[in-house]
Amino acid sequence: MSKSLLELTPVEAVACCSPVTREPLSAEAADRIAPLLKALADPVRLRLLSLVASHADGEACVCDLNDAFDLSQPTISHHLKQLHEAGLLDREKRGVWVYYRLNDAALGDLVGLLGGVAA
Amino acid sequence: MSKSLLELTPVEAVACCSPVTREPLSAEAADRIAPLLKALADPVRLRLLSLVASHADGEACVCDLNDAFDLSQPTISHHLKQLHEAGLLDREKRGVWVYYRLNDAALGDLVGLLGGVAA
DNA sequence: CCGAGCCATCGATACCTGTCAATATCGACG
DNA sequence: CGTCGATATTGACAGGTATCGATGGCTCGG
Repeated sequence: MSKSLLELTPVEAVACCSPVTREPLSAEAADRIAPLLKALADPVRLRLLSLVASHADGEACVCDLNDAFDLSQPTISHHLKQLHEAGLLDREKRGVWVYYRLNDAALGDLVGLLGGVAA
Repeated sequence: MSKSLLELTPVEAVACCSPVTREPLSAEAADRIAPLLKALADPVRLRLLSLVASHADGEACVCDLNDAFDLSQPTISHHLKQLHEAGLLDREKRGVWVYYRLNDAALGDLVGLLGGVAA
């Protein structure tokens, strides 16, 4: 841990800590991790992430995602942005279309941080 | 899955689904799981959970938790209530004091649901 | 270079949430 | 009983967020 916690992106911060059940989380670490969980803590975003992750080739076009919900296109775009900014989804533009892909490491690290129990 | 998803508590709902990365989450499942994540998605609640889980004997008195934060007692009580109602913390009153304890199964199931990646 | 389609951003609005001070509740102990 | 200490509940307020319609920037095909 060479960099201060305060310099890390949310995703980076998750990879550097013991499971929350092992030792008390510092205030700084909690401030870094909470936004990641907040990004996940919405039914629409949970389904978006799940759709992207389980989609063929591991990526999904926004056009596909829009159709899966009874929500406006800006709303879906807004949720995707949150997941992207949290580091959970990677974004790639190819031609006219934009594809989102799950960041395996980010979700994996988050699970590791919470998962001291399952072990 | 004999009961409808709509009849389950948040904690119960988590134990019944494939990892979110394996197949698309239904809207009903997402509606059930999101509140659990929402309960975790706050820096104060993350630290509270961590403090309780890592405390000696696996339980912590509210009086100890209050001292760990620069927040009013009602605020801490409010956060503990959210964690308790989500099913993540169990509550037991002994004499004048109230003790909170981590619900291992709840957190474990949640991790399992998100953890299709780490495998 | 112009129109069409995909996606993001903006501005507005209604709702949710974190926080506190004040107050209630509930046991224990004189 | 009456008080005191530990928690919970209530009411109020500021800030955050989910949603939409309107609009703007891009890229491709003609």
